[in-house]
Amino acid sequence: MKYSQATDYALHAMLFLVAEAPDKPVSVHLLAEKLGVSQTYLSKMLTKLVKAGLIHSISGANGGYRLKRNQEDISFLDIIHAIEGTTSMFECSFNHGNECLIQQVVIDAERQMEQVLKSKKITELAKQFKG
Amino acid sequence: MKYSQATDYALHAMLFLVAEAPDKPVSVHLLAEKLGVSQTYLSKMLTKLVKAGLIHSISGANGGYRLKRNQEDISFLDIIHAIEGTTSMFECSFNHGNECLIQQVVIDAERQMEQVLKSKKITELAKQFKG
DNA sequence: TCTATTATAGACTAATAAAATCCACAATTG
DNA sequence: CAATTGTGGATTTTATTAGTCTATAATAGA
Repeated sequence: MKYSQATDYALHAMLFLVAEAPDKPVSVHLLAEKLGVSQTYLSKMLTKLVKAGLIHSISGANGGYRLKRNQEDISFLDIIHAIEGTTSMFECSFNHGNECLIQQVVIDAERQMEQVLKSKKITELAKQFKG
Repeated sequence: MKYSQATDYALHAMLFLVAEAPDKPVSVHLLAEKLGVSQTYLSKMLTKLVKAGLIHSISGANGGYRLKRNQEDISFLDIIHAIEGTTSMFECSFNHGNECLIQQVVIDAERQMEQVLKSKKITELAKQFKG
């Protein structure tokens, strides 16, 4: 059970945007260069972040990606959900329906994790990051 | 990000052992039948549980799997770790070492989840299960 | 209007991991 | 010795992740 590398890329890309370029647009080209990853692959993640409403995209020359207005509200969970989807990490495969006691325990644990990820905003990190 | 089906099988197998056969050995054959899954595949999970010291195996006729003495102590986390391994679900792939702030946040969240999984014992569930 | 720059979308390929099977072997009971 | 049971390794199948490639659309600036 592991978060995908795509999530890792997305979190780092968001931290870069928040810390280094909170208002001006940054191209995938530059972002990929800064992170040292493939730009074609990174662009997939950025498109997902756009669809999730976390960033804004501007086509054409001098375009790129820019944070949304509400950047103070963007949590780790928002970013992770944008990339990994929102389905639970545990789904009982037996046919005792939604009543599975095991599933209830694991999902309860998952909620605790999500609570932490939801309360932690990416901007907090940017402040630490810059000192 | 999803727990494997193997974990689902292992949790259900353990619940069965705790609830229905806390002292006598149960064969994979029977266990697989009760759960409605392939016995060859299920046996892989059971072997992992043995290696993790959660259950005990007895070869030969009338053999099978039996719980260890300390069954009151067996937590969800023990079972999950036995199957999924103990490596963290997030590993930063960039070369800023162990100092990655993003990784610290995600691992902190993971710890919260593990706390719940560790505090929840499989025997508790068995009691609920039986009413 | 033309060209360069940028994002988006979809098809496609490659690599890795999960799920499952098969078989040979070892241990134990009776 | 024969039947039953667990263990280990090799192998296959299927699904997911990671990544590439190409065509298309939007926009800025000459």
